[in-house]
Amino acid sequence: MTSSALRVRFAPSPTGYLHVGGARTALFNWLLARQCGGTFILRIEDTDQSRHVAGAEQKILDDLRWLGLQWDEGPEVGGDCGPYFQSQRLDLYRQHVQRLLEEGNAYYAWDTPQELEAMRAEARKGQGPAKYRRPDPLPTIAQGLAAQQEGRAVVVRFAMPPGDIVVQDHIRGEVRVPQEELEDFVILKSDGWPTYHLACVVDDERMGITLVCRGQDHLSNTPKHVGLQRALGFRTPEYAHLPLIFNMSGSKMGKRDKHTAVHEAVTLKMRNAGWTTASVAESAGVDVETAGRWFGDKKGGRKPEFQVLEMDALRRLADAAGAVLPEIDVHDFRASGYLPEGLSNFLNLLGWSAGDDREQMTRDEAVTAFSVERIIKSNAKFDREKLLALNTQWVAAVSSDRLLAAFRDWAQVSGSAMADLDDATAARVLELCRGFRTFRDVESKAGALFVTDDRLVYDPGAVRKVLEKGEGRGYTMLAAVLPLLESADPWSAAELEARVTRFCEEQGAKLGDVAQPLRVALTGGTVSPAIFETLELAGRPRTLARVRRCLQRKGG
RNA sequence: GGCCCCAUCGUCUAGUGGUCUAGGACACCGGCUUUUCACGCCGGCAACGGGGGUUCGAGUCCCCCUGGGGUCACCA
Repeated sequence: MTSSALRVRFAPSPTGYLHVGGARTALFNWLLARQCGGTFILRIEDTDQSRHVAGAEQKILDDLRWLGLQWDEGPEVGGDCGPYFQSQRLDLYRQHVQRLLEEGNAYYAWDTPQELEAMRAEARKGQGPAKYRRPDPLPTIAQGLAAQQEGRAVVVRFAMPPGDIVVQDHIRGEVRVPQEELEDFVILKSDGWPTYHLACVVDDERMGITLVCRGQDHLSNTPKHVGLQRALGFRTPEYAHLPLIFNMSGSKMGKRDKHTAVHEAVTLKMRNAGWTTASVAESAGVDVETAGRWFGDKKGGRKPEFQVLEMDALRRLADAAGAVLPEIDVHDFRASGYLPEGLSNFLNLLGWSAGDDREQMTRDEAVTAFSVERIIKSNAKFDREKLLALNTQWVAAVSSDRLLAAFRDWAQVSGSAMADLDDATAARVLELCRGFRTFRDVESKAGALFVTDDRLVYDPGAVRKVLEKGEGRGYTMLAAVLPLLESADPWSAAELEARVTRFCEEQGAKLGDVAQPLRVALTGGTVSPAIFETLELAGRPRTLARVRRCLQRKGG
């Protein structure tokens, strides 16, 4: 695997955003290609028309680039083995199917779903493997065509050749699958499109893929692919099957988690806030029936049908129910304010380690250190705390220019009010918030400074604790420092600090006795960057307006 | 259930027969720093799933059990 002839690929299916598991697969492949001057190919596996999500491929490309995983061949960059969308290679697949058919390595089949189900049920009862029973004799091509003419749903199945199949895997070692386990799987669907197996094998051959590095969930497909390769006279590439990534709970990480989070919040609303299915429908912007199916009916024993709600509707519902959607896709982390450096570094460490105590690594270091031999065999859990910690390290490590650029991307992607800030102000905000973990922290720490005065919301707890407590001591302090602020000249952090410090000394007060009321007046809460710098950044007019407004609230 | 894969702190992992009274990181707990929140610094707690072998010696090799996972589609 040190050859410059190494050709690897990442082959996502456009059914949604780029998932973190897929991102790690892409990263590992990319690393492998970069370290030996090989080629990293991106191929879109869009052979399932029904599950295709409009615009998904664009999102996947965008997030791959955000992660810094540019491909050498593929969509938008081209290459000698294109097109790189399987939907544009249908003729090629059909030619191969035809060949298999003519050589007797594949045959037409037109079993109904009921018949297939019956076959499986029977096989299960007989405690043998649930596999398709090959007809004997095989239908002829003419018979298959005739069935098609009659309007039956005809597929093509591959006639799995006899013999056990042994796969040499760089991570698992030798994996042997007995012949009895291998069935005659479908290679061409009745809609005339190839299945994943056929398309994947043909493309890996035609694109000259030398190493297939993918998730372990594909391990059991590999014998099928090897069988196909032999029948077609193809090479068998090398294989490396990656361990899987799970949630901390041990469950599979997926779209479902988002639904579960919202479902819990909605359940709570129904119990405590009088929500009904109708409120769910309204919040999500769907009809009541859909809302009902999504929510399910515990008493009626009807399980929730999460798939009926689109992501957009789910997001609306989440907002209404006050639920936070868990991050699952790369895009979620991007919108949550993680640095690609952090996410990528974390993903790199999931299922692989350098062998020493190094954890924080630049991309270049990872390229040098990475090796298939050091990939872990066991599945890993996705520990968000660890990711957060690593991201924090990266925030501190990255140059201020880089941080600013990443901040702008985040502000734009997340729709933050801070997207409009000019470079100098944005840079100043970043500087004042130093020590933050994600850009979302920056938002919650400094975001309030940039909303219009009338949209500033006061946290009741903060108001009580900082302003009202002790017979309105906080308000008193505010009123007392107001003149000092009004006459401050110049309006600078140093000048303001000098004035307030002197005031505190005279009053025998602690700095905090003034700083906290100022914070609440300025931001509505108890958290902000260092107070004097914050004042300076907010500027005189805004500061004075907010302090006065806060004082007025006291009366009202 | 059949088949396949996996197994070190709560989590990610180091460990390739003796230097393992098992190392690091995150989380957690305690302390320091501090005008808030973070960041940072110091310290602490914490693991070889169980049973058999092999060997002078096993976290490291073999077997069984247990546990976890994947897969059994006209999805990829």
